Amino acid sequence: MPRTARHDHQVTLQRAAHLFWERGYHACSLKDLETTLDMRPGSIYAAFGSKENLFQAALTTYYEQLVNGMARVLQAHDRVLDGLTAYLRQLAAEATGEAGAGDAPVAACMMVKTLLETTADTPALNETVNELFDRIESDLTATLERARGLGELPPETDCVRLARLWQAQIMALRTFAHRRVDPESVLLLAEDMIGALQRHALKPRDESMATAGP
Amino acid sequence: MPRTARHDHQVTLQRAAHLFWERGYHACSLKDLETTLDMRPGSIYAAFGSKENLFQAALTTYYEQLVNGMARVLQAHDRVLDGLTAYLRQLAAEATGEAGAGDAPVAACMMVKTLLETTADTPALNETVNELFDRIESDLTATLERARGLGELPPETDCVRLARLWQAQIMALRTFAHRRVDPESVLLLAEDMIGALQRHALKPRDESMATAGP
DNA sequence: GTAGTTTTTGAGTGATCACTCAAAAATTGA
DNA sequence: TCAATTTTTGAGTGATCACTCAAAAACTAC
Repeated sequence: MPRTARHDHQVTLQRAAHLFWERGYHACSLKDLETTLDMRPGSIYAAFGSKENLFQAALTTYYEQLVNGMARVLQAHDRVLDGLTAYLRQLAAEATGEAGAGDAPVAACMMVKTLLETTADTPALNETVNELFDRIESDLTATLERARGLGELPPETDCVRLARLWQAQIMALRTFAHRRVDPESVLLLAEDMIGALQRHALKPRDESMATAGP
Repeated sequence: MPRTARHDHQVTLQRAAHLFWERGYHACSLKDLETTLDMRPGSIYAAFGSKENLFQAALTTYYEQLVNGMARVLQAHDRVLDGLTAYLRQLAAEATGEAGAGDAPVAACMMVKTLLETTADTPALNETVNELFDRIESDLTATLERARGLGELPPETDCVRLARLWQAQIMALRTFAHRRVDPESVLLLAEDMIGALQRHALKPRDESMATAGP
């Protein structure tokens, strides 16, 4: 009966995600999308409704790939902290290399870019990215709590705080790599982060808070 | 002889900087600027040449205020590391509070926002923000080297790497604070960063690099 | 083939974009 | 008061923005 669709929905979303990741929401026009997706405006709007909806779907696709990639690395290591350090090293390597496909690689995280770009003019996008960040934080917290249960972390470890600390390092590493810096410095920064966090995880004595004196 | 200018150049730049800081480059239209600056397009273009030039000047103004603010905190403390921890705590406090002026506060750094927003369509802005980041890195490195000379840091400390590590924490803290999170968690993250970095500065044994095993 | 259903097309919509420029307004030295 | 000089004005520029929709194309069941 019906005409078969010419484009695979998931492939289209991945292409859109990569373009939005590079350009950001505002600097990416529908003309750009038409070219990248090889679709005319009518098709795009029939499939996704609006540029904002398309971006939300693309961001969610990006998020899923991000989470899957992280889970893959974690599962490849016996201890959670080993997995996290390996993931940070992998991000550092990816952020500096992988320019093979012709177009420039994007070191920074699309979620962070979106978080910082969205303002009052795009409340739906802001809401979406905040939800996805919350999910990542919950997942990472649960992972660390599992590690604590297995004795990899001291029983008194605050896993929510540790999850945020790791998340902050990941965000910062990829943002730093977005600068025009030599690849070596990105790798070194990753190592320094790992060094600082490993000691932190082993010695979470942090009741120094609220007693900040000059 | 001439008609006196109605607007002070520096005040105009500060107003523009704050608007660009909130909205970003692409999401800030000239209509918005006309309203905020109380200037008509002709005046704006006579004074700054183009939207891109205005943004560059505004970003530089932001940078100068940032550097001055940081220097003020550092000078208020005897030891450099005390100054840096105080600065991180101050950023955490500012990012959560200070909503007094009616408009929403912007937790994230304008330089980071610009770094992540600029793409191939605005090479001049990308160049400018990269230069400013290089300057900050150099300044912070020099400050740490001075501290090392005074015996505050071990003689073998790599101050370039330590500067990048601190810079990464500052960026990450402010980016994290940009999320819809409760203020308490921002303060806690700052404390955890401080805890991790203090131990790191005291024990910079980092030849573990390149020997990453699972 | 043909009817039925869905997808794709692409010229066209009004709105808004960054930006221009000739004229008006404002200020000062004479 | 009046030139001289500079700033400000604001309607208007073409380009591009996200988006629409009636018609054409493409596919399947029969």
